[in-house]
Amino acid sequence: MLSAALELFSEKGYHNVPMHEIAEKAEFAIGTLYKFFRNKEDLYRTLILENTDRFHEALTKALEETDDEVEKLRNYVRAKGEVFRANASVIRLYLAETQGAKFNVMVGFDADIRERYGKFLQSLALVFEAGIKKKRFKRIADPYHLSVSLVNLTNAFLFLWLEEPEHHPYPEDPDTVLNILFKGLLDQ
Amino acid sequence: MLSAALELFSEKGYHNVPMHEIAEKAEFAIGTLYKFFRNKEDLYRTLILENTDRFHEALTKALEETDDEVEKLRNYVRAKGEVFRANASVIRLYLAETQGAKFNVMVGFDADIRERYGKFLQSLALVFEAGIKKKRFKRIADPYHLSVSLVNLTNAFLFLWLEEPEHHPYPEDPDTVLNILFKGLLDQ
Amino acid sequence: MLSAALELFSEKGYHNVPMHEIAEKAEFAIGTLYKFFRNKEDLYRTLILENTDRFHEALTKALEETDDEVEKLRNYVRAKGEVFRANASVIRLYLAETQGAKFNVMVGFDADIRERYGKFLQSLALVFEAGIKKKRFKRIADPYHLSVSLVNLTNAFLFLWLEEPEHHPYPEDPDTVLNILFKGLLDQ
Amino acid sequence: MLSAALELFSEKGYHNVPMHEIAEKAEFAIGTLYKFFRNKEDLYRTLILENTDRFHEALTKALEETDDEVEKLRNYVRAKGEVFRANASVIRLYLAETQGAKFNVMVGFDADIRERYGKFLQSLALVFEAGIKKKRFKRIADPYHLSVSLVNLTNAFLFLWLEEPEHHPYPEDPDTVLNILFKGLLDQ
DNA sequence: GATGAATGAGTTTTCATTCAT
DNA sequence: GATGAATGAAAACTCATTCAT
Repeated sequence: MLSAALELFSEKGYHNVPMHEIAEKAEFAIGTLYKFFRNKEDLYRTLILENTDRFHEALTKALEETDDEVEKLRNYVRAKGEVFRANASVIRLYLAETQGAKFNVMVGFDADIRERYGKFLQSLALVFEAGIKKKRFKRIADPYHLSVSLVNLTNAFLFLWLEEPEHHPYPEDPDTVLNILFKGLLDQ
Repeated sequence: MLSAALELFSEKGYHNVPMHEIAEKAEFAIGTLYKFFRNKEDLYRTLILENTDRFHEALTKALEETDDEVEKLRNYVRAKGEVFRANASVIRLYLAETQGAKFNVMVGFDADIRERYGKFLQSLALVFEAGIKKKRFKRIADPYHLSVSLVNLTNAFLFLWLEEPEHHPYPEDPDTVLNILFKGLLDQ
Repeated sequence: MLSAALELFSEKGYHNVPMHEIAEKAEFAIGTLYKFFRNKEDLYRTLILENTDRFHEALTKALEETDDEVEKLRNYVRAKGEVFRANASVIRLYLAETQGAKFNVMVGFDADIRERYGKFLQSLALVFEAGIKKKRFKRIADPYHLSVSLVNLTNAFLFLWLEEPEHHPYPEDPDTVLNILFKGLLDQ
Repeated sequence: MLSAALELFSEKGYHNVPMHEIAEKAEFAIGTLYKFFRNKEDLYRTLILENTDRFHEALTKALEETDDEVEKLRNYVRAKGEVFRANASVIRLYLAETQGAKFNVMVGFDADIRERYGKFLQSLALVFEAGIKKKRFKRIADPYHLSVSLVNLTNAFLFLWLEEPEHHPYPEDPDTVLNILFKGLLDQ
């Protein structure tokens, strides 16, 4: 049921999918849909939260698999690719919700999602902070900014992949992404 | 009239703003709205394209004001801050359209916008390429990826600012953003 | 539901009957109307086609009940009276559609109806042709013209009846109509 | 101005022609239209009445040009062809108004037109009555019915012509039409 | 007198939600 | 518990008509 909704929302967007269509695709009666979810918004929220949680769990785990900060970041980039490659149609919804589509679907409805997102940003910031303390990283920017930057950097690669999957595959080697942070651009 | 629509769309999202509300806010009758725009979509598209063009023009100009690639990037980051600070409510729409809200508003309607966006990405990629050739930059990644990365990095800072303006001001000094690219994170 | 629409359309004309009025009269919610018919035009078309088919079937049957051409015509005139007397309010719509209201309701929408009408005209023309061959009729005019003439003649009587039912009843005796064709006006 | 309206109404039908379109075609401002006609209905009514009067005048004159009843009818059929051939686009409106499109445009608005039409039917009935008295005609039917019949017969030929001008030209020789009345169909 | 921008009531249509079966 | 027919509020859009210039 949720997966029918997911596919449709991802394809057409929340406002362009009537409940009746979800019911049909899920092979349920529309009344049954309303037995499970209070309303359309509730269905959407459940959909997003469930997936968001799954993602953040996987990503958080990726950060915890090793003690080495550099490896943590590599694991994150790798895991993000895996998670989303396996859930292609969720990405749109996820990105829409986390990337300022704030206004797109429901006003102020995303508080929960953004909170979870915020928490993840914090965990990632801690990795940068720890890395800086351990002198593995240089303090080239505020750890929170670094966290936001890495998340957005990977999102950018996901976008490229979403739009032109063959032209812009999500990199197998996490360093393709990470080098943008790791290596200095300037050639002094 | 466009500015009334802009404010409402930016605040609530396209699908949550009825035409009559725009009319009311603009202090026009609803019929008058339809004298100026064929339909709701036309109003939205006009709104977006007009601003998008203005932005890209300003940003492109920023890239052309100097021959030094590093300065070009600084100018870009600075200009982006200025342009958007002055047009706070357009940003949401702009970001929504360029950042994969692809599915949110109108399916396939954003072809024009994405084309313009794509062109800008190309110009910026050329700056990186030129910088690499001149040995000002190291080839830490594909120039197009660098371009996408910088655009997303600045977007990330814009997001932070949008959500918590006092907590996360868009940096005055462009290097706050650029150092993430310029300086290598790794402390080898 | 169709009968509510029929009555209203017949009374006020297609363009002067809002959907909500049909819904009201049919004691349904307006949404229910749209469950049954895709849109207003579809409702109208269904209404017309259903009745048109019923009529033409009855009239065609009238032509087939006997082998005698004169009796065929009598049967036709009689049947037309019966059919329409029983469906008073449909006549207006039927006549409007077949009698050059071509432009009144929907441009080019009546193709189906006119085709059916055309077919009936052909069958009737065949009766005249057969009658002429068998020497029951004189060839006073082209059979197709005779067919069109008889149809219009009976329509004329229906009009008279529609407008002033007591003053101009549709004739019980079909020869009242047919004599206009049958007997020569000229007294030579 | 009237002729612009005429053309548009005839082509698309009353309800499908916005005032604004008439104004445009007539190269007047819409306000000017309303200086001349109280409202859309008034414009239409004026259009119809003016033409109806012109027609009836011409047709009545045709009946008066000779004392011979047979010739009167021939003149009528001939004149009707001439009048309408010269005013092709009026026919639709005229026929729609006289032929029970009663309900198509305005409810009960056609009183004037139908009165004029009724008057003409009476004059024509008088011709038949006189012919019968003078033994030029046989009393094959009530004179009023004969009048209605002839009018409808000619209308039928006009319809044919309207729909397929080359296939069904309006007959040059009035007897092509009149023989349907004049000669008896039955071959006894 | 002419204009045409502005109006807003009135239409068609959609779709989230309910509730009797 | 499941169903899906029925609902009607709300949206987009049109167009006859007015009136300030």
